[in-house]
Amino acid sequence: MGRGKVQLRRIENKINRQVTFSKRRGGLVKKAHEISVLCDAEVALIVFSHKGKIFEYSSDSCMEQILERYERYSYAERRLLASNSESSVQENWSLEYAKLKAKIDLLQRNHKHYMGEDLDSLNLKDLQNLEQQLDTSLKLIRSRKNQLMHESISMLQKKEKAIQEENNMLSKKIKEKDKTVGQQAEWHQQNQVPNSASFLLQPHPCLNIGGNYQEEAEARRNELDLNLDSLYSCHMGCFAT
Amino acid sequence: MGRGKVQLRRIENKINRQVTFSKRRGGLVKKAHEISVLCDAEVALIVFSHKGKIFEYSSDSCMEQILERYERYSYAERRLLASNSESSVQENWSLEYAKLKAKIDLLQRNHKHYMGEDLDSLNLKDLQNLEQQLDTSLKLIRSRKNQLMHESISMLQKKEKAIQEENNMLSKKIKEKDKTVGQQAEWHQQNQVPNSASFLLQPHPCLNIGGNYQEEAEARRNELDLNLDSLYSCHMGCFAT
DNA sequence: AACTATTTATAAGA
DNA sequence: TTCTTATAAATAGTT
Repeated sequence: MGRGKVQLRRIENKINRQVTFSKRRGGLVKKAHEISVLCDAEVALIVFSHKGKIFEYSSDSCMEQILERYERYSYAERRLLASNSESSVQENWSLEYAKLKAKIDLLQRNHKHYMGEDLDSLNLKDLQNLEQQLDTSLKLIRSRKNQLMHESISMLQKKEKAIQEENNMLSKKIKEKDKTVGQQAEWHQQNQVPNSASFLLQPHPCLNIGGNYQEEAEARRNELDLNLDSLYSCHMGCFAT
Repeated sequence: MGRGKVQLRRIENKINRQVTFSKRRGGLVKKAHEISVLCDAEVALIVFSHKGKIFEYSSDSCMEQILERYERYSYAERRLLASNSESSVQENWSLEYAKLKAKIDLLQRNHKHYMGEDLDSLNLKDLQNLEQQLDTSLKLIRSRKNQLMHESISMLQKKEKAIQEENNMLSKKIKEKDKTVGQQAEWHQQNQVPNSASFLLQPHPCLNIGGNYQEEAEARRNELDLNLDSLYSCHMGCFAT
């Protein structure tokens, strides 16, 4: 449903993915709510975005109640565990706990190596592998960074061009206004109409409009310069690192 | 969508309700699946029909994993519940457990970035920081690798020198032995002692010993060359990466 | 965030 | 239940 048919596969464009996620999440929650009302059903919906943000919907009763009900129905194993003697439950927990601790230890040790710390515990072979991995990562990261920056640059260039065109257009307009005013003044002189002081001292409304256009264009140019400045400082940072 | 517009209220006709439930359930699951694929999201959907029948959908990972993750996010609320309930021991365990799980999540997400994966979720600033960190790490790692290699090299050079000295010493010894044997032969000739065949055909025990020394030195030299070879190939690898 | 051309879902009927 | 079809609803691409 939409302008184009959609293939059922991950949307690679980040922006599109984010927009589609937002839209479809709304639709999904709406439909979940509808079925719960129309058909008197109990619905629990949990969605984690790619970035790990959580969204949830649950009909009438609270989420926890529904999940409890779910586990009563489908998690026989956990029920077995829970109904076992308390000591064994705790043993299991402490076993799991120890496992997780070990996993964290490993991850942290690993992470230290990726930070260039604690290298004494590595032999030449390990160091070589690490070096190669980091080198690869760095290349990927720099490529992604370049991509982002190029996108930024072309966006700004496009903007610059558009504003330049607007500028030209406005300049033209102003010139035309000038000409018109000149012709009017000439006409007044030729026909010897007395020039009222107020007419001369107050700028012509058309000129006023022209002035506003110019101010607006100026403001946009400044905005653009600021954007370019921040982008270039980014660049410098990039080249410095 | 359908022949008529639908009011958002419970369908009183039992048959209609059942049919609508069946149809919409399918649609809901389809949409849940679509958002999970299109937007790379994790989705869990649980539906209880009016009659208590259960239906569920979960994207890629299994339902339990998603529910665990959900509970990790909402453990603050559960802690409140836990302090009310009597079995606080187990709740404390699950709290700790959830904390560790969350920690692992974070570490793993981080690690992916260090591997140059999943970079779409980072902005320019993050990428810049990551790049700098990896660059620093890489320098430290390469410095440590160089240190290790230099140590290796000087150790091998020392070994080489020692063996060379041993070699010289052994050569000297052999020469001395040669001299002694020559003098003995001269003495035998001068004193016309009959040379027994067995004496001439079997090498002198001293010579034998000398030969063993030479073989040993040769073996050590070969070993040293091998070590140097592998070291140099390491070097080449280093320069290549 | 709004718009709209299309696709998709589905209510009603068979 | 399942198929068909007219129509409502959702939404992809665009502005």
